[in-house]
This record gives sequence, C-alpha cells and structure tokens, in this order.
Amino acid sequence: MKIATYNVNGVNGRLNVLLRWLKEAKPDIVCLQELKSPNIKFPEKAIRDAGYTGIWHGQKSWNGVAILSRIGEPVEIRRALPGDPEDVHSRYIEAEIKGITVGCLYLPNGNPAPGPKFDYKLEWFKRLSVHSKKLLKLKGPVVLVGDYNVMPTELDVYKPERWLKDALFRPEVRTAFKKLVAHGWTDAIRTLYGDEIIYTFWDYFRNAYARNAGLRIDHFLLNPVLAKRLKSGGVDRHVRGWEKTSDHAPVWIEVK
DNA sequence: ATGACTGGTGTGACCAGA
Repeated sequence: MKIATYNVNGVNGRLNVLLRWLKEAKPDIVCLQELKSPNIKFPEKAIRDAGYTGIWHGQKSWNGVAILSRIGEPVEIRRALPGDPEDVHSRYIEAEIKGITVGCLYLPNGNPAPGPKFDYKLEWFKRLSVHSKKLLKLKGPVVLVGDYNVMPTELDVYKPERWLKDALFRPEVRTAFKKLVAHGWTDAIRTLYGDEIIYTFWDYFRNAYARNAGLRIDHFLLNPVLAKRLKSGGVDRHVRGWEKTSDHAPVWIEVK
C-alpha cells in the first residue's frame, strides 16, 4: 500500500499538477495540505473522476487539509486538533481507511519568530503532542503525516547556519519534534535514508530547486505497528520541476 | 544579508508562505 503526502499550495490553482501526479504515482491514500480553498470550492468532481474519494477541511484563502483514498472511503474521526476551541485554522483532519488511522496535519509556519505566530506554532505543537499520545494507545496501524514546518536536524536544510533563527529551525521547534517522535513514532523517511540528504521543499526564490537549496519539512511518523510494515519511501522531486507546481514535492511510503 | 516568487483575494502602498 502506498501512502503519500503533498502540500499542494492551492488545490484549485494546482489542480492540473495534482491530477497529473495522481495518475502517474497512483498512491492509495493521499494527505493534502494548504488547500487554500473553502469547502464549497474543493474540486470534488475532478478528484472523484481521478478515482479518489475523500474528506476535506477547507478554509477561505489559507490552510486547509484533505485525505483522499482510492481503496475505500475515508471514515472521518475528527477535523480539528483537540485542546483549543478558539483555534479557527483548518490544519488537522483524521480518518480511518481499511483499518489504518491517518492523521493529516499542516503545522503552523511560525514566522516571524519570536512573536505571536511563533507562540501559536509552539502551542499547536503541544496540542499535537498530547493528541499523538492518545493515537499511540491504539492497537492498529497509525500514521501522522503532513507538513510539519520543521527541519528536524542540520541534515535537513541546505545551509543550516542561515536558518538558526527561523521558525522552521529554531531549537524550540526541533526539540518539540524530537520529543514528539520520542513518544514512540518512527520518522519513516529518515529511517529509510540514513545520513543521506533528502529534501521535500524548495523555495520559489533564488532558483532554489535548480540549486537543490531545499528543506525536509514534510514527514511521515509511524506507530510501531506500521513501522514494522515499512518497505520503502521517497520524494517525487521531479514534480517540483513541473509548470505551475507547488513549492513542495509529494512524499510517499510503501507499507506491507 | 537581502530580495527574489506564488496563490488567493479582489484591484492594496494587500497577506501569507518557508
């Protein structure tokens, strides 16, 4: 079974890219982030015609997450991270598909840091951490996947020294990620690639893709049951080179 | 170090992204 995550950066603006990639990569389950679309404008028909059913938690202009499947309809479990009823950002959706619990997330960027946006990021991280402990109590396979907006280590950023004060790389968020993983998750891509450099994002600025000035910020965290079933994984980096493409590339894993 | 791109919104001397 192939599970993928893709920060599309506008599901309507990128629809052709998304459909082209779905057709080519044929993932069974897909988590999308940054829909930048209200629920009513989600391109349901085009995605259904491509062979996928789905659930989505949209929002006008910003954020927005979705879970798509071609192996059976996702059964929604929740569409917000618990812990803050005042939080109006659409950044989390969770479903069960064929016995697998899938949490799809879009963690806040947090810049500029320090400041209220960075505080919000750290708060969101705390809520994720609390919720993730509940997910780890489940007996079945669980994946917590999406755009974490964190480079976990220096290996995951092309020029670490330039990013030290950035909200994606500050010690607080790296620590938060490390602690989250330490609860019992497996960072699937890092586990598969060892010390190899593998990026999932390249800025639109400064010709970053051609220079391979990338970041690894899209992550798959697997619970122990699913980690044992991990076969392979990768980044469809060529998709980042397409016309009108997102600044992220799709990332995927294969599990038994 | 800075400024460079992009989608969405709606026509902004915009906002937000990472």
